[in-house]
Order: sequence, then structure tokens, then C-alpha cells
Amino acid sequence: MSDPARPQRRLEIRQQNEALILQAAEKVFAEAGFGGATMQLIADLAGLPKANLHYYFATKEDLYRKVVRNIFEIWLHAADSLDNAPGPVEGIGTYIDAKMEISRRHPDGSKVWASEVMHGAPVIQDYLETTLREWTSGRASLIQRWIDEGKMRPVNPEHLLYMLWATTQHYADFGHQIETLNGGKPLDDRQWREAKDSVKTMILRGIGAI
Amino acid sequence: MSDPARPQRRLEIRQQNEALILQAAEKVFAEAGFGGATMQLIADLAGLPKANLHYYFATKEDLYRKVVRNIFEIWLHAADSLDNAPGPVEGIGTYIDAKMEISRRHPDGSKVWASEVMHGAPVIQDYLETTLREWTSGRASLIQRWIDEGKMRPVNPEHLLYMLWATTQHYADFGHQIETLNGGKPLDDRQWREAKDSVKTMILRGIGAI
DNA sequence: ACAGAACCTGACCATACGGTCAACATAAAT
DNA sequence: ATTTATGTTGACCGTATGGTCAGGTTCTGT
Repeated sequence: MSDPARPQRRLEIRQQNEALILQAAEKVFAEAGFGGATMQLIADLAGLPKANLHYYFATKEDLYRKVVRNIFEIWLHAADSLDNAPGPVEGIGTYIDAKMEISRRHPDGSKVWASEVMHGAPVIQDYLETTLREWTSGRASLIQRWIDEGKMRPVNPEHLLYMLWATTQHYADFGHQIETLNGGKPLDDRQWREAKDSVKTMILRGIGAI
Repeated sequence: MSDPARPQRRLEIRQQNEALILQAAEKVFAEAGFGGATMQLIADLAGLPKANLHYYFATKEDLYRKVVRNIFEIWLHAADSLDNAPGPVEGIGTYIDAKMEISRRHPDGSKVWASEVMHGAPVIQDYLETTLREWTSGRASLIQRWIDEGKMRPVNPEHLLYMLWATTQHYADFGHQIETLNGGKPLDDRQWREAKDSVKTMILRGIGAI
């Protein structure tokens, strides 16, 4: 039935279904990997018939591609905290907070990203070579500036960035292992705060910023 | 043809073929994930007919299970360096060296392990709950002892262990990303030395051991 | 009211995959 | 020399999966 009160019905439906599918896909890809994921599973989780998925996303690879790019965007935005910071304590401190928060709220995305990179970045390679490369060299310069200004000890900026990525994403990618070592229970609020504090303290002290 | 000069022919063949298959399997599982890997691919890489794989390993899951357990063993042995060390500088320093060396020489194993844990540890869960849990609490006590003896600042031992795992394994699991950011070339000897030094310096300084 | 576009979906298809098996080859034991 | 156990392999099978499509429904502009 046509509904004159909602003139944008078509657009609405499209956006809603695409979001539903992408959300389900992210979870299934995270849990099973690209090869292990099935369109049927994603369809079931999204509550749509499988054929409907193929109406919005031509192929499984196409759907996967969009999931990965979505994640990449979120990743990049987290870096805004690094810029416009007066020094490493605020800049890197907030960056760690932001990335830890993503690991907590968005673990599936982190896993899909890790999986993609581990398998040689078949669909995101171009982004690695352009966007990520620029991003990295930009932040490396920023860190170098802080070093030159005497705000932290001289460390290799690239390896510092790797350490930031590794440490924060570990709480998402290896969340299951951490949960198991935590007696089978996910970290609670207090434990997440402790994790953040530990990471921040060790890294900021490690670079001589505090 | 029978060869009386080699009375152990059977054993030899078995060991050689099993090793060949496990080696090929590790690579394929690392590159494609469990779901994406096919027995045919593993067979081709091992230079054996597919049916032969099923003679030595009943199912794909069985083969995968053995690959994962192999890796787990290597992992645990790397920890010997932690024990019998007089303090954190030597203990954690050598541990980082050992784990970085594994990441460099055995990246496929690291990826398979990461993949397994990311997907909820379907085949290694029991090991996580027994062996790894004991291992972790043992090393956490060791670290706590060092703290009590004033050899390092008070930090949360668990989170320090997570940081050690995350940082070192990152060079294997995200090796492709690092390679891309390094201009498409793998890290050379000098760069690996710099990576090790960076990690060691930042962490040891981060815990106040140096 | 009507036409045309966008959306929906059950049924279907080709393929690829894990796994089996029967027949054979080689090695070891007697 | 003969028998038995172990290793080898091409051909085959059932199933699950990604993807298609025809026919239908709902929406939107005129």
C-alpha cells in the first residue's frame, strides 16, 4: 500500500536493508572468516531471504568489500584525536582511549580487518598503498615533531604506531583468549578501565612522555 | 622394491609425508583461513594426491587441529626464556627477542593461531582453559615477584603479558600491512633489529625496568 | 487510474568441495 | 616364497554453496 505520509519510502527501505545486511555480514565474516561465511547465514541473521541479499549486493565478495571499507573509515576517524593535540600525553593518550573503545564496542569490525590483512589484503590493498600510507607518514611526522620539541624520547615513529595498533586491537581480535583467561567472563567496566590505564601508562612511560 | 638397507622405511615414509602435509597445511590455512582452505590446495602444495591426505589425516578438521597444536607447542617453548632470568631486563628482553624471531621465521603459524582464537578457538578451547591458563598465572606471579623485589614498577602483570603478545605477534599477523607501509618490501635485517630494539626499549622503559 | 520502476522471493542450477572406496603397489614378517 | 600390513591413488558420490531468474508485489511519478 502506498503511504503518502512517507514520500521517501524507497530510499528508506534501501538504506535500512543495506544497513541490516552489512551489520549481519560483519558479524558472520568476523566469526567465520570470508571463506567460512555463507550468504545463507548472513541472510538468516539479517532476517531476509538469501535472494534479497543478492539484490542489494551482487556477489559475496562485493558485500565483503563494503564491510571492510566501512571498517576502514571508522579506523581513520579514530585518529582525529591525534591531531590538534598539544603533545604526546594528550594526543596518544586520547588515541589509545579511542582505539580501546572501538575494540570494546566494535570487535567484529576489528576482526574482519585483521582477517583481511592477514590474508594479504586482497580487497583493500589499494587503500593500504594510498590512504593508509599517507595517514601513517603524516602521523609519523607529527610524532617526530614532538620528539624534536623534546616532548618525548626519540623512538622510531613507525614502530610506535605499530605498537599502538597492536596493543589496542589485541583486545578485540584476541578478546576470546582474554575472556577465557579472565575465567570465561568478558572484562567488566572496571577491568576495561584498568586495561586502558595499563596500556596508556606503559606506552606513555615507554616513550618518555610521562 | 624392498630395501633391506633401510629397515625403517615405513616409519620414514610416514614421518616425511606427515611433515610435508602439515607444512603445506599450515601455509594454506594461514593464507586462506580454515573455511577458505581446500584439501586439494594443500595436496597440490605438498605434491601428493588428495586421497593421500585423507589416509594420514581423517578429516580437514583433524589436519587443522594438528597444525594448531603444533603451533601452540612452539609458543610455549618460547617462554623458557622468561623463567630462570634474574630480572625483567633479561627475562622480558629475551622473551621479546624470542617471540620476534618466531614472528619472523614462523609467520604462518602465528596467523593460524590468530585466526583460530579470533574465531572463538573452536578446536583449542580446552588448551586455553588448562595449559595456557596455568602458564599465564605462573608468569604473572613471576612478574609480580619482580615488582615486589623492586625490579620494575607496579603494573598489571596480565596486561603486560597481553602487550607482549600483541606487540610481537603483530609483526607476523600484520606483516603484510607493515610490508606495504615499508614500500612493498619485507623488513630487512637492519629493520628487524630496529623493530626488536624499539619494542624492547619501549616496553622495558614502560615498566620502569630500565 | 495507469504505467513503469524498484523491490521481493521461492525455486532452481552448476560447481566445488570434503570425503569414500576399490583396486593396486610396496614393504615387512614368517 | 608367501602372506599380511601398510601405503597409494583415480574415480566417484552426496551435499552445500554462490548465484540466477521468472513472476509477483509495492511504490512513485504522471
